[in-house]
Amino acid sequence: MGRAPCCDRANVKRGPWSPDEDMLLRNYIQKHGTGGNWISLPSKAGLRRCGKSCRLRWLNYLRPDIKHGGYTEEEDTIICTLYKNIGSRWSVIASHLPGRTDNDVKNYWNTKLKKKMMAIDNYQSTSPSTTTTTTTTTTTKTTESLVPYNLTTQTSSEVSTDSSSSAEQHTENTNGLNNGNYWSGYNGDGEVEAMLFELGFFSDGYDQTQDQVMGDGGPWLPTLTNLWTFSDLP
DNA sequence: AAGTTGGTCAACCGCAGGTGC
DNA sequence: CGCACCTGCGGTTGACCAACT
Repeated sequence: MGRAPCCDRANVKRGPWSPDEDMLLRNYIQKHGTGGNWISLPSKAGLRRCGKSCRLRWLNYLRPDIKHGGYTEEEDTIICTLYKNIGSRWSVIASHLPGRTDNDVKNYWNTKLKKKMMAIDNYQSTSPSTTTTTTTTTTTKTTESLVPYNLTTQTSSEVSTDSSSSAEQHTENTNGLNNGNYWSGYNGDGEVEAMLFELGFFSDGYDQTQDQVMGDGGPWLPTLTNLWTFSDLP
């Protein structure tokens, strides 16, 4: 016997949400919150929807702080960097992009960024001048291996050169975007932030002892200081 | 103008993990 | 400990629209 469905599919509405349904859900949550129970929320809010559907609609669309579209190059870079290092953990990636949802990031990756990354990979594999790797030091961060030219980046000496234990695992090709294994040990949110710090994402610092970004305390948006940009592609 | 193709994105599905009893 | 319930997550689907033929 299979798992019981979360709701009676015959008696719930499916498909696109109407403005009226949006209003009902928004009004209810603004007045009462979710109450920690999505299953009972639809009936309380006067909606003929599955609780999961309500949750999804709220989280991905109705929440007041949601941003849609208009991804910045910084956000592109963060997404690609994290994807390369932690894979398709969209909720983790989205948690580092204020106002973005996992669904939004996932869609954006699948429809746009994935193609850009493939274009980069293709260009790198066909361009003999782009095979350079870092050989002078095992801890220097560089973008040489990723972006063939016109880098909008700091020199390798300007970026993080600390000798954390993780950094010692470097052998070559230390750019996070192009190293599928190096950061594999970084899994938790704090570790992701540490990873981004290592890659030079923070202009104002990351306190590894406190496991937090040094800043104003709000949702952080890292300032890119040493990363390539897609506009540099041919 | 009509049909086809491809891109985008909201929404659904099923599973895994957490929690309370 | 085992079970049931609930939430959260990632993968996938399908409707819609614009560009193209």
